[in-house]
Amino acid sequence: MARRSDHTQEQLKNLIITGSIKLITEIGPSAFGTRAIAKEIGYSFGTIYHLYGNLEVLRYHVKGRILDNWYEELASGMGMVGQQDKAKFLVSTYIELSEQQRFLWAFVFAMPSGSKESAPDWYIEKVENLFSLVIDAFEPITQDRKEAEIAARAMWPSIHGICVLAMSHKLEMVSTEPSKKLALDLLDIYMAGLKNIDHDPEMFTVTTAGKVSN
Amino acid sequence: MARRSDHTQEQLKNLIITGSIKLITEIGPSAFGTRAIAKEIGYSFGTIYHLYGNLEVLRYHVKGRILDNWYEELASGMGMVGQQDKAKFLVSTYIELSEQQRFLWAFVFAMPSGSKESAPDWYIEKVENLFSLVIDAFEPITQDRKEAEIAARAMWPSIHGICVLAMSHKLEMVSTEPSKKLALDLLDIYMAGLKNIDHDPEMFTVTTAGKVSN
DNA sequence: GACATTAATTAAACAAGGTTCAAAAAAATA
DNA sequence: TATTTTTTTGAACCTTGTTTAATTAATGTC
Repeated sequence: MARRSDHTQEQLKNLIITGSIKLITEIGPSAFGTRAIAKEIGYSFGTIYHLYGNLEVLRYHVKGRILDNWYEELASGMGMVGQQDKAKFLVSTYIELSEQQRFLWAFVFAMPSGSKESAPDWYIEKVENLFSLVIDAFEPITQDRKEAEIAARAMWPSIHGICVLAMSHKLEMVSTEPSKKLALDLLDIYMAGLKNIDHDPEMFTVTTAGKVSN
Repeated sequence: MARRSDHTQEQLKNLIITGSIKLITEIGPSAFGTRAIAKEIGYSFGTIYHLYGNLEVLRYHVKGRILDNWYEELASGMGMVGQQDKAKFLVSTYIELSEQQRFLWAFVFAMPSGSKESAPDWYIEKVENLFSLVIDAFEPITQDRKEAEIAARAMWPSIHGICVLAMSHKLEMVSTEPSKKLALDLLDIYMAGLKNIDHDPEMFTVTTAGKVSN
């Protein structure tokens, strides 16, 4: 049955994306395949190719939608906590996201399999938007946008790394400590260090005697 | 031709592993496939199944060999720097590894595709060995094994996260600062924070005024 | 050495999944 | 209504992991 007027092109695209997210959530990233998605939404896989060209393009659109959802979740949550608690909130929520939406998280951050070209600009923009949330969270603490950027640039990969290793069960080996505590402790210690080094990380060195100096 | 006396079973297993590493290094993780490996070593893919059962088993053996190589590289290097410089050395070298052996690094740390069972014990042990190198590196600084473990448990995921995001080009978006500097700065600030909080991270809180207190 | 037994090696065949493409069907247009 | 355009479909192809039965080499036995 061709061109059912059931859906406009936009509705159909949306259907494909939400169907993909449903499958990934319920079964895992491996469920993201042309035939499975087509079956899920009641169209043939040819329709997916007609609208998206290939799986890789669709993958970015699905990842983009997931990032959008996370952005809303994080941004709205951040609006509900005090200025000084935003960073802690963000770290907590990021960890929770990676645990509660395990499959989606794995899907979004799976390493590009082949040595493909880089992500499309509109997708990179979505990542940047999420990142600016992190900067926003640090700004009330550092009282300075540039400082907040430095903190964000250090803390985001760090928290992300905790999620990555937690997900592949590489953290449990060494401790039974939950990743959230690990992440919050790291945040505390990092912020304490930032204050100590006092706005000039450039001049900071550790001497061979192991003492802090500058 | 069956049972060539060209290679003993051990030699053949080694050949398969080194062949795999060669392919991954030169072409990328996607080159890790039964037919490609078989062609590389001059046997048929059936031989791989005979010796390893399936690709997943071989994958762990290849990853294990790569970890072994890294362990030697890191351990021997650590023996050549002063006690207080071991952590910095480790961080630097880890970053360099992830850049210079890009494909191997991606191969080892690729997220498990399906919701497969966890890694075999002998593989987990290899990861633990690498991790204890990290603890060793922090021990001269913290002067205490437990403290060193805490630092290692925080810094390893952090550095790892920097590599992960650097690899998927998500760091460049925000800064052109090389990951190595980012990582070393993080290490410095974290160590400064650790000293400041002074052996009791549990009691540490950030007040709503953003000042450090306990 | 001839024969039987065991082990290694191979590739045909199958399964699954991405992709191409030409035909079919519906909608839009004339 | 007839023609053109746009959707939709699924057969067919390709690649890749896996199973398996046949083939061949080594080993053991007499």
